[in-house]
Amino acid sequence: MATERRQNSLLSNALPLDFFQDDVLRVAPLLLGKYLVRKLSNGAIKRSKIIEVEAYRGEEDLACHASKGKTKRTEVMYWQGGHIYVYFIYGMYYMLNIVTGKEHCPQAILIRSTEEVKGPGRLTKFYEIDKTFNGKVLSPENGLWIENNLEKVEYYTTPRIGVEYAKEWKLKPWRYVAKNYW
DNA sequence: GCGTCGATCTAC
DNA sequence: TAGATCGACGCG
Repeated sequence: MATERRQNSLLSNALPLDFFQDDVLRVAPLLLGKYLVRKLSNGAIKRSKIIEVEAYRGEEDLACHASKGKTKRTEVMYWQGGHIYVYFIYGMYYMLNIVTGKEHCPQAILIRSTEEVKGPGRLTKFYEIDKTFNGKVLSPENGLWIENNLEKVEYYTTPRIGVEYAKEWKLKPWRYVAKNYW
């Protein structure tokens, strides 16, 4: 099983889970330009460069769901980096996040856009990602992973979108946007 | 149990 | 700029 996973990872060039087990502010910009890959149950593969992400960091960050502490919904954020955190919002959209950091340190990266699809709600719809991915790890056998890309990507930062309620935390420049893809 | 509101998107 | 639409959360 572990061998099979390693082989799959090599074949697919998937990023290993320990890539995500570092501070979210270091990992988030590194995801820009890398490939989000989704293998559907019918075998079809969708693969596109990530061009926009946001970092959510710890219980102190009022924009982060973990600011409410560990609950049924936020539990996955406390797991170690490489897990998938998907939640439902506005009664109709799923948001795709990648957990980062070590166990017990709630952090995650919201994947907002790829070259193909702009916007986090439209993204999960396009890649057919829903609640069933919540708590799984990024891997080819789970049908969702991220592939490396050595290309260097230029980016800029801005405050995060849609977190007006987060007091001084709304100003943190934790949205990362790749240049030259818009 | 009930009211509020959200890491969004679309159409008017 | 409002409406869709529902689960998580806080309050009691």
